Amino acid sequence: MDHFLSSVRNSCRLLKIFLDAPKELGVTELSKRLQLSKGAVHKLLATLEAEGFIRQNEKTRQYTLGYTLLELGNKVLKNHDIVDFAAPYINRLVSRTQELVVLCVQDVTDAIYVTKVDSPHPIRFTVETHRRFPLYSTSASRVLLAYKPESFQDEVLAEGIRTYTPYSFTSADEIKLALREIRERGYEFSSDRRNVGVTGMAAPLFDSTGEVAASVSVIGPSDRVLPQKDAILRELLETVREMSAELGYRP
Amino acid sequence: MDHFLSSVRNSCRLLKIFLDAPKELGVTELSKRLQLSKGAVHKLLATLEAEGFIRQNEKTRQYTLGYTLLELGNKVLKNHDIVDFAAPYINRLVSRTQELVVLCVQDVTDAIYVTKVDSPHPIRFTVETHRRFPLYSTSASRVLLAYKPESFQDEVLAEGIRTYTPYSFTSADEIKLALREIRERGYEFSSDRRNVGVTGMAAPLFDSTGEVAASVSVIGPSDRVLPQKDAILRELLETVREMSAELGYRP
DNA sequence: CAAATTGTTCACGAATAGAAAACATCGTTT
DNA sequence: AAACGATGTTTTCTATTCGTGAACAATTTG
Repeated sequence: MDHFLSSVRNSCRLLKIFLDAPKELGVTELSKRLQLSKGAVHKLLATLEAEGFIRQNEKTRQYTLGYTLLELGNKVLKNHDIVDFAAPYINRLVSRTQELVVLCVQDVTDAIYVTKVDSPHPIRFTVETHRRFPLYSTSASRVLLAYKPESFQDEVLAEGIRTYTPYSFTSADEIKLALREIRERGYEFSSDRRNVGVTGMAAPLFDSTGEVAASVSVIGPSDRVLPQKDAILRELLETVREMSAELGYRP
Repeated sequence: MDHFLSSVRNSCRLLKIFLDAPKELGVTELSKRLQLSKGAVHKLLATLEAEGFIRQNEKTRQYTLGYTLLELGNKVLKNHDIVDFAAPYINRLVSRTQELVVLCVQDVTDAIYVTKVDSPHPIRFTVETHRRFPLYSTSASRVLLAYKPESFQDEVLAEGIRTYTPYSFTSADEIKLALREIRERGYEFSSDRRNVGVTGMAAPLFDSTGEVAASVSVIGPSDRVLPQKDAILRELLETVREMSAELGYRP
Protein backbone atom coordinates (compact mmCIF):
# COMPACT_ATOMS: atom_id res chain seq x y z
CA MET A 1 0.00 0.00 0.00
CA ASP A 2 2.80 2.44 0.92
CA HIS A 3 0.52 5.41 1.39
CA PHE A 4 2.34 7.46 3.93
CA LEU A 5 1.22 10.74 5.42
CA SER A 6 3.14 13.29 3.40
CA SER A 7 3.14 16.10 5.92
CA VAL A 8 4.32 13.78 8.68
CA ARG A 9 7.11 12.58 6.47
CA ASN A 10 8.02 16.16 5.67
CA SER A 11 8.15 17.05 9.35
CA CYS A 12 10.42 14.08 10.10
CA ARG A 13 12.75 15.02 7.28
CA LEU A 14 12.75 18.61 8.40
CA LEU A 15 13.91 17.57 11.85
CA LYS A 16 16.59 15.27 10.46
CA ILE A 17 18.04 18.09 8.37
CA PHE A 18 19.27 19.58 11.63
CA LEU A 19 21.44 16.52 12.31
CA ASP A 20 23.97 17.60 9.70
CA ALA A 21 23.47 21.32 9.69
CA PRO A 22 24.24 24.40 11.76
CA LYS A 23 22.19 24.59 14.89
CA GLU A 24 19.88 27.25 13.53
CA LEU A 25 18.20 27.24 10.13
CA GLY A 26 15.77 29.61 8.48
CA VAL A 27 12.56 28.99 6.56
CA THR A 28 14.16 29.72 3.22
CA GLU A 29 17.06 27.34 3.74
CA LEU A 30 14.74 24.58 4.94
CA SER A 31 12.35 25.07 2.05
CA LYS A 32 15.27 24.66 -0.35
CA ARG A 33 16.47 21.48 1.30
CA LEU A 34 12.99 19.96 1.55
CA GLN A 35 11.93 21.19 -1.88
CA LEU A 36 8.77 22.64 -0.40
CA SER A 37 7.27 26.09 -0.57
CA LYS A 38 8.17 28.56 2.15
CA GLY A 39 4.57 28.69 3.25
CA ALA A 40 4.41 24.93 3.71
CA VAL A 41 7.64 24.89 5.69
CA HIS A 42 6.38 27.70 7.85
CA LYS A 43 3.27 25.74 8.70
CA LEU A 44 5.36 22.67 9.51
CA LEU A 45 7.59 24.74 11.79
CA ALA A 46 4.66 26.41 13.52
CA THR A 47 3.08 23.03 14.27
CA LEU A 48 6.33 21.48 15.46
CA GLU A 49 7.03 24.50 17.63
CA ALA A 50 3.62 24.30 19.28
CA GLU A 51 4.46 20.72 20.25
CA GLY A 52 7.95 21.56 21.53
CA PHE A 53 9.84 19.77 18.76
CA ILE A 54 11.20 23.02 17.34
CA ARG A 55 12.14 26.29 18.94
CA GLN A 56 12.42 29.69 17.34
CA ASN A 57 15.21 32.03 18.34
CA GLU A 58 13.44 35.30 19.08
CA LYS A 59 16.40 37.41 17.99
CA THR A 60 17.49 35.72 14.78
CA ARG A 61 13.99 34.44 13.92
CA GLN A 62 15.62 31.20 12.95
CA TYR A 63 14.70 27.73 14.12
CA THR A 64 16.40 25.02 16.24
CA LEU A 65 15.54 21.61 17.59
CA GLY A 66 13.32 21.76 20.69
CA TYR A 67 13.66 20.22 24.11
CA THR A 68 10.91 17.67 23.61
CA LEU A 69 13.35 15.83 21.36
CA LEU A 70 15.78 15.74 24.28
CA GLU A 71 13.09 14.14 26.41
CA LEU A 72 12.23 11.59 23.74
CA GLY A 73 15.86 10.73 23.05
CA ASN A 74 16.38 10.15 26.73
CA LYS A 75 13.38 7.86 26.81
CA VAL A 76 14.80 5.79 23.95
CA LEU A 77 17.81 5.01 26.11
CA LYS A 78 15.70 4.31 29.18
CA ASN A 79 13.59 1.86 27.19
CA HIS A 80 16.73 -0.02 26.26
CA ASP A 81 17.26 -2.46 29.10
CA ILE A 82 20.48 -3.80 27.65
CA VAL A 83 22.15 -0.46 28.41
CA ASP A 84 21.70 -0.81 32.16
CA PHE A 85 22.40 -4.50 32.01
CA ALA A 86 25.70 -3.98 30.22
CA ALA A 87 27.02 -1.06 32.27
CA PRO A 88 28.86 -3.03 34.99
CA TYR A 89 30.41 -5.45 32.48
CA ILE A 90 31.62 -2.59 30.33
CA ASN A 91 33.13 -0.76 33.28
CA ARG A 92 34.94 -3.90 34.30
CA LEU A 93 36.22 -4.44 30.79
CA VAL A 94 37.57 -0.89 30.64
CA SER A 95 39.41 -1.26 33.91
CA ARG A 96 40.91 -4.56 32.77
CA THR A 97 41.92 -3.48 29.28
CA GLN A 98 42.48 0.23 29.93
CA GLU A 99 40.93 0.96 26.56
CA LEU A 100 37.67 2.37 25.16
CA VAL A 101 34.75 -0.06 25.33
CA VAL A 102 31.51 0.49 23.42
CA LEU A 103 28.14 -1.22 23.22
CA CYS A 104 26.74 -1.28 19.70
CA VAL A 105 23.19 -2.05 18.52
CA GLN A 106 21.58 -2.33 15.12
CA ASP A 107 18.88 -0.08 13.72
CA VAL A 108 17.60 -1.23 10.32
CA THR A 109 20.60 -0.83 8.00
CA ASP A 110 22.63 1.24 10.44
CA ALA A 111 24.37 0.81 13.76
CA ILE A 112 24.61 3.04 16.83
CA TYR A 113 26.93 3.07 19.79
CA VAL A 114 24.52 3.33 22.71
CA THR A 115 27.08 3.26 25.52
CA LYS A 116 30.75 4.04 25.76
CA VAL A 117 33.28 4.21 28.54
CA ASP A 118 36.50 5.98 27.62
CA SER A 119 39.98 4.70 28.21
CA PRO A 120 41.61 6.14 31.33
CA HIS A 121 44.79 6.86 29.34
CA PRO A 122 45.55 10.54 28.76
CA ILE A 123 46.13 9.73 25.08
CA ARG A 124 43.06 7.90 23.86
CA PHE A 125 40.82 7.23 20.93
CA THR A 126 37.16 8.02 21.42
CA VAL A 127 33.92 7.87 19.44
CA GLU A 128 30.65 9.72 19.22
CA THR A 129 27.68 7.89 20.73
CA HIS A 130 24.01 8.11 19.73
CA ARG A 131 24.81 8.74 16.11
CA ARG A 132 24.01 6.43 13.24
CA PHE A 133 26.67 4.85 10.98
CA PRO A 134 26.67 2.06 8.36
CA LEU A 135 26.69 -1.54 9.56
CA TYR A 136 29.73 -2.47 7.46
CA SER A 137 31.96 0.34 8.69
CA THR A 138 33.27 -0.59 12.15
CA SER A 139 34.35 -3.77 13.87
CA ALA A 140 31.51 -3.48 16.37
CA SER A 141 28.84 -3.11 13.70
CA ARG A 142 30.27 -5.72 11.34
CA VAL A 143 29.80 -8.26 14.12
CA LEU A 144 26.10 -7.38 14.15
CA LEU A 145 25.87 -7.74 10.38
CA ALA A 146 27.80 -11.01 10.32
CA TYR A 147 25.05 -13.00 12.01
CA LYS A 148 22.21 -11.65 9.88
CA PRO A 149 20.81 -13.59 6.89
CA GLU A 150 22.88 -13.24 3.74
CA SER A 151 19.93 -11.66 1.94
CA PHE A 152 19.92 -8.85 4.47
CA GLN A 153 23.67 -8.41 4.17
CA ASP A 154 23.34 -8.05 0.42
CA GLU A 155 20.58 -5.52 0.87
CA VAL A 156 22.73 -3.41 3.18
CA LEU A 157 25.78 -3.60 0.95
CA ALA A 158 23.72 -2.75 -2.12
CA GLU A 159 23.05 0.68 -0.63
CA GLY A 160 26.65 1.56 -1.47
CA ILE A 161 29.95 1.37 0.39
CA ARG A 162 31.60 4.40 1.83
CA THR A 163 35.32 4.42 2.55
CA TYR A 164 36.91 6.28 5.43
CA THR A 165 40.61 5.48 5.12
CA PRO A 166 42.89 3.98 2.45
CA TYR A 167 42.40 0.69 4.30
CA SER A 168 38.59 0.66 4.37
CA PHE A 169 36.77 -2.13 2.62
CA THR A 170 35.89 -1.12 -0.91
CA SER A 171 33.74 -3.93 -2.27
CA ALA A 172 30.80 -6.01 -1.15
CA ASP A 173 32.73 -9.22 -1.78
CA GLU A 174 35.56 -8.10 0.46
CA ILE A 175 33.12 -7.30 3.25
CA LYS A 176 31.19 -10.54 2.88
CA LEU A 177 34.43 -12.46 3.19
CA ALA A 178 35.18 -10.55 6.40
CA LEU A 179 31.70 -11.37 7.71
CA ARG A 180 32.25 -15.05 7.04
CA GLU A 181 35.50 -14.91 8.98
CA ILE A 182 33.72 -13.25 11.89
CA ARG A 183 31.21 -16.10 12.09
CA GLU A 184 34.02 -18.66 11.97
CA ARG A 185 36.15 -16.97 14.62
CA GLY A 186 33.30 -15.65 16.74
CA TYR A 187 34.77 -12.15 16.89
CA GLU A 188 36.10 -9.36 14.71
CA PHE A 189 39.61 -7.94 14.83
CA SER A 190 40.63 -5.13 12.51
CA SER A 191 42.92 -2.12 12.16
CA ASP A 192 42.77 1.15 10.21
CA ARG A 193 39.44 0.39 8.53
CA ARG A 194 37.58 3.29 10.05
CA ASN A 195 40.46 5.35 11.51
CA VAL A 196 44.11 5.00 10.66
CA GLY A 197 46.17 3.90 13.64
CA VAL A 198 43.16 2.51 15.46
CA THR A 199 42.48 -1.15 16.18
CA GLY A 200 39.21 -2.66 17.36
CA MET A 201 38.06 -6.07 18.53
CA ALA A 202 34.37 -6.83 18.78
CA ALA A 203 32.25 -9.81 19.79
CA PRO A 204 28.53 -10.54 19.73
CA LEU A 205 26.07 -10.72 22.62
CA PHE A 206 23.50 -13.48 22.20
CA ASP A 207 20.11 -13.44 23.91
CA SER A 208 17.93 -16.37 24.95
CA THR A 209 16.49 -16.75 21.44
CA GLY A 210 19.96 -17.12 19.97
CA GLU A 211 19.75 -13.76 18.22
CA VAL A 212 22.57 -11.22 18.38
CA ALA A 213 21.23 -8.51 20.70
CA ALA A 214 24.23 -6.18 20.56
CA SER A 215 28.00 -6.21 20.29
CA VAL A 216 30.79 -5.21 22.63
CA SER A 217 33.98 -3.71 21.27
CA VAL A 218 37.35 -2.75 22.71
CA ILE A 219 39.02 -0.04 20.64
CA GLY A 220 42.28 1.83 21.00
CA PRO A 221 45.46 3.16 19.41
CA SER A 222 47.11 0.31 17.50
CA ASP A 223 50.51 0.83 19.07
CA ARG A 224 49.04 0.17 22.49
CA VAL A 225 46.45 -2.45 21.54
CA LEU A 226 48.40 -4.70 19.16
CA PRO A 227 51.09 -5.75 21.68
CA GLN A 228 48.35 -6.79 24.07
CA LYS A 229 46.06 -8.32 21.49
CA ASP A 230 45.81 -11.75 23.10
CA ALA A 231 45.15 -10.48 26.60
CA ILE A 232 42.50 -8.01 25.49
CA LEU A 233 40.81 -10.58 23.28
CA ARG A 234 40.69 -13.05 26.16
CA GLU A 235 39.03 -10.47 28.42
CA LEU A 236 36.55 -9.47 25.71
CA LEU A 237 35.51 -13.01 24.88
CA GLU A 238 35.18 -13.96 28.53
CA THR A 239 33.01 -10.89 29.14
CA VAL A 240 30.60 -11.49 26.25
CA ARG A 241 30.37 -15.15 27.21
CA GLU A 242 29.32 -14.17 30.74
CA MET A 243 26.89 -11.55 29.46
CA SER A 244 25.25 -13.89 26.95
CA ALA A 245 24.85 -16.53 29.66
CA GLU A 246 23.22 -13.94 31.90
CA LEU A 247 20.86 -13.04 29.04
CA GLY A 248 19.74 -16.66 28.94
CA TYR A 249 21.76 -17.83 25.95
CA ARG A 250 22.51 -21.55 25.86
CA PRO A 251 25.09 -22.28 23.15
CA MET B 1 -4.11 32.26 12.20
CA ASP B 2 -3.52 29.05 14.20
CA HIS B 3 -3.93 26.70 11.28
CA PHE B 4 -1.63 23.88 12.14
CA LEU B 5 -1.01 20.69 10.21
CA SER B 6 -3.26 18.21 11.94
CA SER B 7 -1.41 15.04 11.02
CA VAL B 8 1.91 16.52 12.10
CA ARG B 9 0.38 17.51 15.40
CA ASN B 10 -1.03 14.01 15.77
CA SER B 11 2.37 12.46 15.11
CA CYS B 12 4.02 14.70 17.71
CA ARG B 13 1.41 13.81 20.30
CA LEU B 14 1.74 10.16 19.45
CA LEU B 15 5.46 10.29 20.17
CA LYS B 16 4.94 12.18 23.42
CA ILE B 17 2.54 9.54 24.69
CA PHE B 18 5.55 7.26 25.03
CA LEU B 19 7.14 9.62 27.58
CA ASP B 20 4.73 8.52 30.27
CA ALA B 21 3.86 5.03 29.13
CA PRO B 22 5.32 1.55 28.96
CA LYS B 23 8.04 1.25 26.38
CA GLU B 24 5.85 -0.57 23.90
CA LEU B 25 2.33 0.40 22.85
CA GLY B 26 -0.09 -1.06 20.34
CA VAL B 27 -2.24 0.57 17.69
CA THR B 28 -5.42 0.13 19.69
CA GLU B 29 -4.02 1.68 22.85
CA LEU B 30 -2.58 4.63 20.91
CA SER B 31 -5.81 5.20 19.02
CA LYS B 32 -7.67 5.40 22.33
CA ARG B 33 -5.23 7.89 23.79
CA LEU B 34 -5.12 10.04 20.66
CA GLN B 35 -8.84 9.72 20.01
CA LEU B 36 -8.15 8.76 16.42
CA SER B 37 -9.24 5.79 14.36
CA LYS B 38 -7.03 2.74 14.31
CA GLY B 39 -6.46 3.22 10.60
CA ALA B 40 -5.21 6.75 11.07
CA VAL B 41 -2.87 5.71 13.87
CA HIS B 42 -1.55 2.90 11.76
CA LYS B 43 -0.73 5.27 8.93
CA LEU B 44 0.99 7.62 11.38
CA LEU B 45 3.04 4.75 12.76
CA ALA B 46 3.97 3.45 9.31
CA THR B 47 5.19 6.89 8.27
CA LEU B 48 7.12 7.48 11.49
CA GLU B 49 8.67 4.04 11.24
CA ALA B 50 9.85 4.66 7.69
CA GLU B 51 11.65 7.74 9.00
CA GLY B 52 13.19 5.98 12.00
CA PHE B 53 11.13 7.80 14.64
CA ILE B 54 9.27 4.64 15.59
CA ARG B 55 10.25 1.01 15.63
CA GLN B 56 8.02 -2.03 15.57
CA ASN B 57 8.86 -5.06 17.66
CA GLU B 58 8.64 -7.94 15.23
CA LYS B 59 7.55 -10.38 17.90
CA THR B 60 4.94 -8.43 19.83
CA ARG B 61 3.90 -6.31 16.80
CA GLN B 62 3.87 -3.37 19.17
CA TYR B 63 5.63 -0.06 18.70
CA THR B 64 8.47 1.80 20.47
CA LEU B 65 10.38 5.03 20.03
CA GLY B 66 13.05 4.81 17.32
CA TYR B 67 16.73 5.60 17.32
CA THR B 68 16.42 8.72 15.20
CA LEU B 69 14.95 10.36 18.29
CA LEU B 70 18.11 9.42 20.14
CA GLU B 71 20.16 11.14 17.47
CA LEU B 72 18.00 14.24 17.55
CA GLY B 73 18.01 14.44 21.34
CA ASN B 74 21.76 14.22 21.30
CA LYS B 75 21.91 17.04 18.79
CA VAL B 76 19.78 19.24 21.04
CA LEU B 77 22.44 18.97 23.72
CA LYS B 78 25.28 19.54 21.27
CA ASN B 79 23.58 22.69 20.02
CA HIS B 80 23.50 24.02 23.55
CA ASP B 81 26.83 25.75 23.99
CA ILE B 82 26.12 26.61 27.61
CA VAL B 83 26.39 22.92 28.50
CA ASP B 84 30.04 22.70 27.48
CA PHE B 85 30.76 26.13 28.84
CA ALA B 86 29.35 25.25 32.25
CA ALA B 87 30.92 21.81 32.65
CA PRO B 88 34.21 22.84 34.32
CA TYR B 89 32.48 25.29 36.69
CA ILE B 90 29.98 22.67 37.72
CA ASN B 91 32.64 20.07 38.34
CA ARG B 92 34.54 22.55 40.48
CA LEU B 93 31.43 23.41 42.42
CA VAL B 94 30.73 19.75 43.13
CA SER B 95 34.23 19.13 44.42
CA ARG B 96 34.03 22.22 46.64
CA THR B 97 30.55 21.57 48.03
CA GLN B 98 30.49 17.76 47.81
CA GLU B 99 26.83 17.99 46.76
CA LEU B 100 24.76 17.55 43.59
CA VAL B 101 25.03 20.48 41.18
CA VAL B 102 22.62 20.96 38.26
CA LEU B 103 22.34 23.34 35.35
CA CYS B 104 18.75 24.31 34.61
CA VAL B 105 17.29 26.00 31.52
CA GLN B 106 13.85 27.22 30.61
CA ASP B 107 11.64 25.87 27.84
CA VAL B 108 8.44 27.85 27.39
CA THR B 109 6.50 27.25 30.62
CA ASP B 110 8.70 24.40 31.79
CA ALA B 111 12.25 23.85 32.97
CA ILE B 112 14.77 21.11 32.27
CA TYR B 113 17.96 20.05 34.00
CA VAL B 114 20.40 19.81 31.11
CA THR B 115 23.48 18.85 33.13
CA LYS B 116 24.05 17.27 36.50
CA VAL B 117 27.05 16.10 38.43
CA ASP B 118 26.22 13.90 41.38
CA SER B 119 27.54 14.29 44.90
CA PRO B 120 30.48 12.02 45.67
CA HIS B 121 28.85 11.04 48.97
CA PRO B 122 27.63 7.44 49.14
CA ILE B 123 24.32 8.72 50.48
CA ARG B 124 23.08 11.31 48.05
CA PHE B 125 20.09 12.97 46.52
CA THR B 126 19.88 12.89 42.75
CA VAL B 127 17.57 14.06 39.98
CA GLU B 128 16.54 13.00 36.52
CA THR B 129 17.97 15.10 33.71
CA HIS B 130 16.46 15.86 30.29
CA ARG B 131 12.93 15.70 31.56
CA ARG B 132 10.52 18.61 31.71
CA PHE B 133 9.02 19.99 34.95
CA PRO B 134 7.07 23.12 35.92
CA LEU B 135 8.99 26.36 36.37
CA TYR B 136 7.57 27.01 39.85
CA SER B 137 8.47 23.63 41.30
CA THR B 138 12.19 23.64 42.14
CA SER B 139 14.67 26.17 43.44
CA ALA B 140 16.64 26.03 40.20
CA SER B 141 13.61 26.69 38.03
CA ARG B 142 12.07 29.35 40.29
CA VAL B 143 15.22 31.38 39.78
CA LEU B 144 14.57 31.30 36.05
CA LEU B 145 10.97 32.36 36.54
CA ALA B 146 11.85 35.12 39.02
CA TYR B 147 13.54 37.30 36.40
CA LYS B 148 10.79 36.98 33.79
CA PRO B 149 8.13 39.67 33.31
CA GLU B 150 5.27 39.47 35.78
CA SER B 151 2.81 38.89 32.95
CA PHE B 152 4.67 35.72 32.01
CA GLN B 153 4.80 34.58 35.63
CA ASP B 154 1.05 34.97 35.89
CA GLU B 155 0.58 33.03 32.68
CA VAL B 156 2.66 30.14 34.00
CA LEU B 157 0.96 30.08 37.38
CA ALA B 158 -2.46 30.24 35.77
CA GLU B 159 -1.83 26.81 34.24
CA GLY B 160 -2.30 25.36 37.71
CA ILE B 161 -0.04 24.54 40.61
CA ARG B 162 0.93 21.02 41.42
CA THR B 163 2.13 20.09 44.90
CA TYR B 164 4.75 17.47 45.62
CA THR B 165 5.11 17.52 49.40
CA PRO B 166 3.16 18.97 52.33
CA TYR B 167 5.56 21.91 52.13
CA SER B 168 5.13 22.69 48.42
CA PHE B 169 3.76 26.09 47.47
CA THR B 170 0.02 25.91 47.05
CA SER B 171 -0.99 29.31 45.71
CA ALA B 172 0.11 31.72 43.02
CA ASP B 173 0.44 34.53 45.58
CA GLU B 174 2.76 32.47 47.72
CA ILE B 175 4.96 31.71 44.73
CA LYS B 176 5.02 35.28 43.48
CA LEU B 177 6.17 36.41 46.91
CA ALA B 178 8.97 33.85 46.74
CA LEU B 179 9.93 35.11 43.29
CA ARG B 180 10.13 38.67 44.60
CA GLU B 181 12.42 37.51 47.39
CA ILE B 182 14.64 35.76 44.86
CA ARG B 183 15.09 38.97 42.90
CA GLU B 184 15.89 40.89 46.08
CA ARG B 185 18.40 38.36 47.40
CA GLY B 186 19.80 37.29 44.03
CA TYR B 187 19.39 33.61 44.82
CA GLU B 188 16.89 31.02 45.99
CA PHE B 189 17.17 28.92 49.11
CA SER B 190 14.49 26.41 50.02
CA SER B 191 13.83 23.09 51.75
CA ASP B 192 11.25 20.34 51.37
CA ARG B 193 9.31 22.04 48.57
CA ARG B 194 9.94 19.36 45.98
CA ASN B 195 11.31 16.53 48.15
CA VAL B 196 11.05 16.27 51.90
CA GLY B 197 14.45 16.37 53.56
CA VAL B 198 16.10 18.01 50.58
CA THR B 199 17.46 21.54 50.45
CA GLY B 200 18.48 23.45 47.34
CA MET B 201 20.16 26.75 46.62
CA ALA B 202 20.06 28.23 43.16
CA ALA B 203 21.38 31.35 41.45
CA PRO B 204 20.96 32.83 37.98
CA LEU B 205 23.47 33.01 35.11
CA PHE B 206 23.27 36.28 33.20
CA ASP B 207 24.47 36.63 29.62
CA SER B 208 25.78 39.72 27.83
CA THR B 209 22.28 41.01 27.13
CA GLY B 210 21.41 40.92 30.82
CA GLU B 211 19.00 38.03 30.33
CA VAL B 212 18.99 34.98 32.57
CA ALA B 213 20.48 32.23 30.39
CA ALA B 214 20.27 29.39 32.91
CA SER B 215 20.53 28.69 36.61
CA VAL B 216 22.96 26.73 38.72
CA SER B 217 21.76 24.87 41.77
CA VAL B 218 23.41 22.99 44.63
CA ILE B 219 21.08 20.40 46.12
CA GLY B 220 21.47 17.86 48.88
CA PRO B 221 20.09 16.20 52.00
CA SER B 222 19.05 18.94 54.45
CA ASP B 223 20.94 17.45 57.37
CA ARG B 224 24.19 17.78 55.46
CA VAL B 225 23.46 21.02 53.58
CA LEU B 226 21.90 23.19 56.29
CA PRO B 227 24.92 23.20 58.65
CA GLN B 228 27.08 24.35 55.74
CA LYS B 229 24.60 26.76 54.25
CA ASP B 230 26.84 29.83 54.32
CA ALA B 231 29.88 28.11 52.86
CA ILE B 232 27.91 26.48 50.04
CA LEU B 233 26.09 29.70 49.26
CA ARG B 234 29.36 31.59 49.07
CA GLU B 235 30.79 29.05 46.62
CA LEU B 236 27.62 29.07 44.50
CA LEU B 237 27.41 32.85 44.27
CA GLU B 238 31.08 33.17 43.48
CA THR B 239 30.74 30.55 40.73
CA VAL B 240 27.76 32.15 39.00
CA ARG B 241 29.42 35.58 39.26
CA GLU B 242 32.47 34.21 37.46
CA MET B 243 30.37 32.41 34.87
CA SER B 244 28.20 35.46 34.14
CA ALA B 245 31.33 37.59 33.73
CA GLU B 246 32.72 35.04 31.30
CA LEU B 247 29.45 35.18 29.35
CA GLY B 248 29.95 38.93 28.93
CA TYR B 249 27.58 40.14 31.62
CA ARG B 250 28.37 43.59 33.03
CA PRO B 251 26.26 44.22 36.14
C1' DC C 1 -12.06 -24.83 18.53
C1' DA C 2 -14.81 -20.79 18.88
C1' DA C 3 -14.46 -16.10 20.44
C1' DA C 4 -12.24 -12.08 21.10
C1' DT C 5 -8.70 -8.98 20.29
C1' DT C 6 -5.01 -7.55 17.91
C1' DG C 7 -2.66 -5.21 13.78
C1' DT C 8 -3.60 -4.25 8.80
C1' DT C 9 -5.98 -2.82 4.57
C1' DC C 10 -9.45 -0.47 1.81
C1' DA C 11 -12.75 3.06 -0.26
C1' DC C 12 -14.62 7.36 -0.09
C1' DG C 13 -16.17 12.07 1.18
C1' DA C 14 -14.85 15.96 3.79
C1' DA C 15 -11.07 18.54 5.19
C1' DT C 16 -6.70 20.51 4.40
C1' DA C 17 -2.07 20.50 2.77
C1' DG C 18 0.88 22.87 -0.20
C1' DA C 19 1.72 26.41 -4.15
C1' DA C 20 1.98 30.92 -5.35
C1' DA C 21 1.93 35.47 -4.48
C1' DA C 22 1.41 39.38 -1.67
C1' DC C 23 2.94 41.28 2.78
C1' DA C 24 5.87 42.74 6.58
C1' DT C 25 10.15 43.28 8.70
C1' DC C 26 14.34 43.39 9.10
C1' DG C 27 19.59 44.54 7.76
C1' DT C 28 22.42 46.40 4.14
C1' DT C 29 23.77 49.36 0.53
C1' DT C 30 23.78 53.27 -2.04
C1' DA D 1 18.05 58.63 4.71
C1' DA D 2 16.04 56.18 1.00
C1' DA D 3 16.03 52.13 -1.82
C1' DC D 4 17.03 47.63 -2.01
C1' DG D 5 17.18 42.82 -1.07
C1' DA D 6 16.83 39.43 1.95
C1' DT D 7 14.29 37.33 5.42
C1' DG D 8 9.99 35.35 7.88
C1' DT D 9 4.83 35.67 7.71
C1' DT D 10 0.16 35.60 5.99
C1' DT D 11 -3.38 34.76 2.62
C1' DT D 12 -6.15 32.65 -1.05
C1' DC D 13 -7.49 28.68 -3.38
C1' DT D 14 -7.90 23.95 -5.37
C1' DA D 15 -6.00 19.40 -6.08
C1' DT D 16 -4.74 16.38 -2.83
C1' DT D 17 -4.96 13.60 0.89
C1' DC D 18 -6.17 12.84 5.47
C1' DG D 19 -9.06 10.36 8.68
C1' DT D 20 -13.15 7.50 9.22
C1' DG D 21 -15.55 3.23 9.35
C1' DA D 22 -15.82 -1.14 8.06
C1' DA D 23 -13.93 -5.32 6.46
C1' DC D 24 -9.81 -8.37 6.79
C1' DA D 25 -6.15 -11.20 8.67
C1' DA D 26 -3.54 -12.98 12.19
C1' DT D 27 -3.01 -13.75 16.60
C1' DT D 28 -4.12 -14.93 21.48
C1' DT D 29 -7.52 -16.44 24.84
C1' DG D 30 -11.35 -18.99 27.14
